[in-house]
Amino acid sequence: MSETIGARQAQRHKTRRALLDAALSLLEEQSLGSLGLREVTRVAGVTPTAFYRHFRDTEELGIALVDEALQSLHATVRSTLAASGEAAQRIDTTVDLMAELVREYPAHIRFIVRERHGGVRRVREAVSGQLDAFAREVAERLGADPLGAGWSADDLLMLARLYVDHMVMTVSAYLAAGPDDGEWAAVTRTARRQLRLIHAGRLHWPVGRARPEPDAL
Amino acid sequence: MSETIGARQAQRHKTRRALLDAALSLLEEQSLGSLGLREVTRVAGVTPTAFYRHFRDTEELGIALVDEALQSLHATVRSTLAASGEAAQRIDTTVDLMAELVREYPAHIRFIVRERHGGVRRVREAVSGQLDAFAREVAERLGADPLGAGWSADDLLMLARLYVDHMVMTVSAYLAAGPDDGEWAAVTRTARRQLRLIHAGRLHWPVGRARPEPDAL
DNA sequence: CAAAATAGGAGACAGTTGTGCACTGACTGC
DNA sequence: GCAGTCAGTGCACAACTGTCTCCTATTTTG
Repeated sequence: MSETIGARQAQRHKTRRALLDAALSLLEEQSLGSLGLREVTRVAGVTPTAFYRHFRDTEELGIALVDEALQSLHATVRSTLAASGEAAQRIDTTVDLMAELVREYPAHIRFIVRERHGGVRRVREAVSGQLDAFAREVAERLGADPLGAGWSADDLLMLARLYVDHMVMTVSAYLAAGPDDGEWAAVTRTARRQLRLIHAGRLHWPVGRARPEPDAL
Repeated sequence: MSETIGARQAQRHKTRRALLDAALSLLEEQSLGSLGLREVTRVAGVTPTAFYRHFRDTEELGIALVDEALQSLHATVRSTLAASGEAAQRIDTTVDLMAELVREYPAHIRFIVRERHGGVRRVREAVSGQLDAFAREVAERLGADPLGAGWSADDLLMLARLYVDHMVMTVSAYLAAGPDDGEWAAVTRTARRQLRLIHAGRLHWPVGRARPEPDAL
């Protein structure tokens, strides 16, 4: 019924995936700049020339990986942030989500964290761009929250950036911790309390001014 | 009189510096993992063989760079953090210090930020280790502050980590901003306000204790 | 002042890299 | 059902890499 599949495109997509997966696994122990085209094809089980049918060079492959990683991540995080409830609960849920993401897509997340400040300009810019867009979205959501009433757009973005950066630091900490250790639990504890502290600051912002809050302390 | 430097050691030290500087300049546009031994010696103006007289491989050179970068940075930051005064003023001074560091040692700082999550394990661990030690020192200082009275050691470290991570994010933002732009000023503004917000949270910590939430779920 | 020490250089080695070219064989639209 | 498309192969090439062994020139030392 649907001609959308096509045995040809199926094969094409399959080797493309093989290339992406090969790169992803190799990138667990090196960075994109040192990733060789041949190296990738060797692991993927295809010849070097086949690589060119999909990507001009490893840089372009990297950009594809950025899109892939941040797209799925974006969707997941967005749906979770949309949940409402009490602040403390939302903080816990968010941190748990980070942990789950790291457990489920370690390679993707490691790649993003690594290449965010990595040596390949265009990939770095791609990551920064997506993270900026994400921060803007978070800012918008913060503005919709009753707590964000009266905040300037600038302040909202400032806070959103803090949250996003903290998110990256947290997933990075999870990655550094072995999955078995109690180190993992320590990361959770620290991340939660840091978010609670930031939240406390948020309740008393701007610093000098009194908040329209029924004496929250 | 003969205990002076010695012409031989002087020459040795000179080419060692040349190697480090060459690497540092090359690392502005790539990461350590892709840094070639020959590449470094070419820029340094020596032969590949001379490299071995100083470092076993580029990894070892990287570790030397970590020490060099974080040692001077550590000293500078420590002296500035030691200054006392009003909180708002100290925040401004700290952020100004970050800006100054980036302006003065851009290559060193870029290297640290990049290799913190980079592809070379031992270098990554070296950076993390130094940053952890730095965080512990900050925690100790926070504990000495009257504001830190009554905080658990765990909470102090949690806050110190937040500060150190924020510091790294800030210098990274400065690096990404062109030195001429008004972007630079924007980074300063954002960093200051983020620190003020964290400071506000610090004043109201711990959060939930003996404090009735308005409408718990 | 001669002999030992040593920072650095010359050249060569095998291995790897990215990329071009001609080719094959399966799929697909007409 | 046939001709064209195209994903993937095989092979070759020059360039580059890390590392080896010898060699040179200058400093140090007894």
